[in-house]
Amino acid sequence: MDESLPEGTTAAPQKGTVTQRAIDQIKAMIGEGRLEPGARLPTERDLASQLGISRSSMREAIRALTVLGVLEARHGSGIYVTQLEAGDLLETFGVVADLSRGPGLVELLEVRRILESTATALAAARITPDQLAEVEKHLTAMNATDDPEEILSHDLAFHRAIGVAAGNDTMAAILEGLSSRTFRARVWRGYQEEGAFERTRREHAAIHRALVARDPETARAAAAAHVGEVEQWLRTQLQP
Amino acid sequence: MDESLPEGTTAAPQKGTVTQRAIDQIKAMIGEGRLEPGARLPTERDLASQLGISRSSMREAIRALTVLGVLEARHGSGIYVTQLEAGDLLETFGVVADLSRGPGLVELLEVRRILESTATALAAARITPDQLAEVEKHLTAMNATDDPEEILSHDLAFHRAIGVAAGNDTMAAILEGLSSRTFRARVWRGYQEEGAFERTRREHAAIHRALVARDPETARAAAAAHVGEVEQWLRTQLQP
DNA sequence: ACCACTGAGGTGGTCCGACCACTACGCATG
DNA sequence: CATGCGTAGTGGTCGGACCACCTCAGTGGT
Repeated sequence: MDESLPEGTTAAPQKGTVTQRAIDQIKAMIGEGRLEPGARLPTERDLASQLGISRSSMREAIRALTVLGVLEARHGSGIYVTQLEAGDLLETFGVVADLSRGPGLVELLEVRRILESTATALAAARITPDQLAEVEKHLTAMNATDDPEEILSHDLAFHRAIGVAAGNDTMAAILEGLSSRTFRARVWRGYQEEGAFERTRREHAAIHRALVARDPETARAAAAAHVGEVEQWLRTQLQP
Repeated sequence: MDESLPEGTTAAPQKGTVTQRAIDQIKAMIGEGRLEPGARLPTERDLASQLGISRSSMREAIRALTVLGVLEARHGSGIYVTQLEAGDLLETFGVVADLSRGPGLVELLEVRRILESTATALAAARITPDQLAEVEKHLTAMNATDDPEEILSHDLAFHRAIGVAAGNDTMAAILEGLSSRTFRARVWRGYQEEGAFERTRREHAAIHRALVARDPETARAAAAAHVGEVEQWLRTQLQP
């Protein structure tokens, strides 16, 4: 595409659509620090006139930045810049997991295996007593019920707690997206029908033991095996 | 054929905004397979009347799904579903890298270190002669010039070629986002001013040697060290 | 002096209708 | 048969109108 990025910060020649230009300009304002996280933007009407476009086009631009987690519109109040933290910006990652299929699912699970194993290893080294208690809470709750829906909830919370304990919010947010509810539900529907409940419980117990022992390498192996089990099963499902 | 959503997890008769509902409905259509990748959607006007909303609101919904890489609007032709591949859906990942700052940058680089090292290890085991030639091409081109802009280009292409050789398109797409042009340019501006050119060249050479030797473990270590160097430098920059 | 209520103004949310810019495809033309 | 052109249909843009909601100053009571 076009290359030159001179000093002209707001230099926006006749690019693509008017709306796309507005998106880039607002994004640039934030990138250059002219709009701090949490700041309130001018009204839609003012923004539109400032950039010389109609309110309709400006609204499309705002909507685009809203779904990306960059802006937040509060009805009756105004438009605000989000905190631009990992959780805000990576929320869209869930869409990828929800709409991927076929080979893409396996690749996604492979990425999760890599990140989850590392995150679990980090957690083993850094986890605090409070965080460990949180992990244990979901572990026992998971083992105390037979309702698949509830198991899934605590399963997600179990791994989420570990992700938080790893101390890298960005990684935790990515893992959160890779483990979105619909994604897991879709994959597990068939997997757990093959009596994988018990195996899952054993694997979770192994991860927990490694965390208690503060043994990063064992934790890494246990987490990799845990995700790898599902990954391998899914791989066979795509080989009819 | 629409209206009431039968039993469901989020049984909410009247959700949020009309536009958000339209976004969810279109997303659901794709998720349920009612819209195949590459398929053409009805016109904006038809879609709007089908869902009982105005064309303006429908356009906002379409715009939202467009920036997410789910839909693609072609002026004068129609609206189409993308191929829903990794590259389409993960394009938004670059926005995260562009707008993150402070501690988030280090976390992002940590994620990249984990994924890049694994990808490089996989590449060492799987890379083909053609792919290896591609890697070498950018390596030599990178060493043959002093233009920072050109070096950056070949640097990106160098790692991109390795990511492709790893055989996981999803991981390659994520790494592509984590290494977006503006992201790298921002971080390297200061880094390379401290005479890190030579060190970067040595690290790239080490990665290349490991690929030629088809030694995954050495490749993993070399890649981790390479990214880790930048990561550590950036970490010190945030401790004033 | 304090607090609860109320009203008006401002904001985002939705809708409508018109026109423009571009593409696609069939028809007339050579 | 190949070429060119015109038309119908599509997304893109615009302006205005009205609605739903939040905010806060002003009011009235205690």
